Amino acid sequence: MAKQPKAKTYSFFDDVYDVVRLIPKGRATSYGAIASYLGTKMSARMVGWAMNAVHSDQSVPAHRVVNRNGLLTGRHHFKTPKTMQRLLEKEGIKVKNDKIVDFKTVFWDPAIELN
DNA sequence: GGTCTGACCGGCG
DNA sequence: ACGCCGGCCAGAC
Repeated sequence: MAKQPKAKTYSFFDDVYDVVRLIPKGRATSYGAIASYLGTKMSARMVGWAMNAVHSDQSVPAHRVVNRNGLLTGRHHFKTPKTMQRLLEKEGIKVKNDKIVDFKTVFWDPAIELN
């Protein structure tokens, strides 16, 4: 489980963190996919918000989470705008213009992979 | 305790 | 094809 700053009620934030941690190396998923897997597909924003709440937590590979276009929308929230891309490329994911190449190939859908 | 905002998504003009 | 708008929910002010 995710370490909760304020030991509060179990929220889907923790579920988000769990799913993100389960993303295999060299793969990436989208906020919407995670939201959908958690049952709140309409609230993909919350997934991004959850990331923002834990972007300082290194245990959560937030760099493997991008938007549905495979665009590294959250790269600016990392220490440096290039951190996200570098991490992805280090895992074998090619990034071009802040966008994942062959995203649908790299795409990892929790609803399917975790089934 | 009401209001604003946010790393999104899907639909419509 | 491109741009705008509404929705969804939790946290910060």
